[in-house]
Amino acid sequence: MDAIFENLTEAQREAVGHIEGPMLILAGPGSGKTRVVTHRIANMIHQGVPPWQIAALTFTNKAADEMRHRVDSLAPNQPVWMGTFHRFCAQLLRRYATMVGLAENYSIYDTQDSKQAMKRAVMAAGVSTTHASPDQIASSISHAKNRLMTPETMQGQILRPLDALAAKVYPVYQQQLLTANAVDFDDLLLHIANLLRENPEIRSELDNKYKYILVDEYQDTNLAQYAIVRALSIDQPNLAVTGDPDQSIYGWRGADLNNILDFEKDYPSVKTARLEKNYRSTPNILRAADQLIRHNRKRKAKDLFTDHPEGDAVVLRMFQDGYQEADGIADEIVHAIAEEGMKPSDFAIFCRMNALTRSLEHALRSRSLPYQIVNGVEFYQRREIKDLLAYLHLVNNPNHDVALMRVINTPTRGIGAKTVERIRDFADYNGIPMLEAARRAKDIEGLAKRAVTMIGKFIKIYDRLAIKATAPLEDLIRFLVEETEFEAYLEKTAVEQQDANPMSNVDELITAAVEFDRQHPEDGSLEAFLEQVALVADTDAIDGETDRVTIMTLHAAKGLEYPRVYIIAVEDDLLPHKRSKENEAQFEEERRLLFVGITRAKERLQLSCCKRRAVRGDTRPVIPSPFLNELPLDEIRRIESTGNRDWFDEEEDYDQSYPESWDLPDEDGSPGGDLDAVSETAPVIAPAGFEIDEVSQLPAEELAEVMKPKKKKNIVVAGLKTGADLLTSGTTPLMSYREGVLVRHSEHGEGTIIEVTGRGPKRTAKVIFPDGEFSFRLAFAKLELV
DNA sequence: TACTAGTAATTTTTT
DNA sequence: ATTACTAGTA
Repeated sequence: MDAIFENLTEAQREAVGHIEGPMLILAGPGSGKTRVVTHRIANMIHQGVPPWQIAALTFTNKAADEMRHRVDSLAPNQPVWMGTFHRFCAQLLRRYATMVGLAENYSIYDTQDSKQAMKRAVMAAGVSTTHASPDQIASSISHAKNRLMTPETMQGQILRPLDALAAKVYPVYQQQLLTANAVDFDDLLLHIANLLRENPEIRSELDNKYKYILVDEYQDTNLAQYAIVRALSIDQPNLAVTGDPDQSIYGWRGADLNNILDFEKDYPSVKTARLEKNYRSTPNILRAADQLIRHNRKRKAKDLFTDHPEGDAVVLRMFQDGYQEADGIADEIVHAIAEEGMKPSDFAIFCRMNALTRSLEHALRSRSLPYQIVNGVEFYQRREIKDLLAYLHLVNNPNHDVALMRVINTPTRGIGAKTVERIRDFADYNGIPMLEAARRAKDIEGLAKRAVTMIGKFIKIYDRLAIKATAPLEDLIRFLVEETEFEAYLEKTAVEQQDANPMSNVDELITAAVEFDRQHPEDGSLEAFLEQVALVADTDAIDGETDRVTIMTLHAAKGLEYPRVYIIAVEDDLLPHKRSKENEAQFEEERRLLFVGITRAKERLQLSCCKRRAVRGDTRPVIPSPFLNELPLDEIRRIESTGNRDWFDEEEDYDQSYPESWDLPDEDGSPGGDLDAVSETAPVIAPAGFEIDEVSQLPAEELAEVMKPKKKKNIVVAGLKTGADLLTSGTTPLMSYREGVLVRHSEHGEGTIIEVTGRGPKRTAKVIFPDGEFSFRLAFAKLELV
């Protein structure tokens, strides 16, 4: 009991002690919010609140797991419901599926699935895609769903042209989902919100079941989530929400900042706790965050303060290009590990887009730094995994048309596009699922005899699988692999992709399934497993245990903290993103995004930008982010890197097609003077206020030696490419490629370099192989030294 | 029908 | 640069 209130500030104690009635916890970054929330739950239980009456809703499984873990240490094994909004709704929907026209074994379409479904719906609705792509229509419908609009209400509105088109597709799409006994992500929320609105008895029953509701990251809730929470807090208005308006970064997904800004209006009796003291960052970092976020107009003023000692100045660094940026950061990390006793997991690198992680990956890998990319090629997105999962989906829900289309000819069994199309039309015409249509192949007009036979073969396989639906997951999957001769199929396709062991992912899926079976011995395993798979996010795979540098998007970074943080590509049109400039709300959200990134840092922070950056193949000049002007530049250490990279060593002149200088922000925010040209021979002159990069450019190989992992164990985490995994395929410094050097290419075999031209990312080698002469961009080509 | 090669489109962020 | 889709060929 004492432990619960120990070491808390007055504001924290107040929040922890609160039990009945609505409460708003405004928690700035690093203010110990999770601590407050978990202690509060523990306190409630101590005070006699039955744990099963408490539900804590989060946005990510990761946040829920963390919460569960910490509550467990205070009050072990309490049946408090903790999980994401989507999971909460998915479980309710299992129970009430029939109320919304679904069966309880309904499937959850992931983004790819719903995209497929959307294309089909667009076609069926007879809407032309010349003015709006299926993607745009999908996002319009998604937005409508987030705002609780049904097909009927959407059609009743005056709309932009795009939305008007979407409104035509919406009912068709929704009907197809219903026929397929499926929902998309938005539907999980929408169905439950509608259910609660239309069925007062159910609403009241659930309201009383979940007497105490807690919502994390309330600033990210959309209207559907708002409605759900609201509906469950009428008879029992014990709703506690935590959040920080300054960290709202999901507006594009329909999050409505007003939900938190107006909370006090919605619940007049609310008790508000403000957690402003920061326990995470140095004053230097906080001042940067504070100065930046002050520029937002739509916000509640808030002070950020801390007891921590000053620490190091925030660094703003300018690189020549993205490759140098990646190398510079990687070198610095290597250096800090070798010299300052840091470890890889102390570092995180954030970026605006996933596409920016590529050069980082390369840089870290070539220094043997272990790393994880939160997002990369997600495990469950891999083709072979999606194939197998599609079979499982179809076993679980024979109406799952998207899954059927995926597997009916995978592995190829002579059922081509035309045949599938005929089945689909037949299904659409009769309003039946495609599997049903396939069973009636004989009735389908225009189907060749051969096709009918092939379909029959597929149906036979399917039926054999379906019998095993209730078998343990492992048996089911193994049977599936066998029955479909999946291994042979994989081997065939793997050859051209030179995938060493194509079955390894399949084995991992089986491992995951076994693990799931073990943890969930009682529930109908297949359905629950598929639900779990559908609702895991990339961020859930973040691995805090193993010692690795973490690379992720700014969005994924929320809620995390690291001693040293790098934010790359703080550049105009990227952060703020080009597409955010249409309106001020979006622009301010970009600012909040940077705010979130900055406030993740505990000790040190570096923001960086480049003079030019490779986008989609070619390199273009870049303007630094206007947000940089909003930082306290007088106390920030500005460094310009000289471009002293290995590939510049050999070439004296720099590619003159790029501007050699640009305007830097001056300390007063006015445009500054030009930078002097950077070249190998001329001394580098730093612009006013910039130091020349003094970080040593130790030879990478030397550092790599220091960095060699002590014990090299190959930890495989689902969905993650780790540095360790990739060590074996280590890369070669570009300068090793010279004229006369022998190389090996996966397709052409061995060859000799006859010419090397260009520099930097454009450095190109001409190689003569037995089968002819080819040119490769060294930064990208897979050329091994012989 | 399966496979290949070539072209078009594409990237912001995620449950 | 990578991916997704299309058209042409075996």
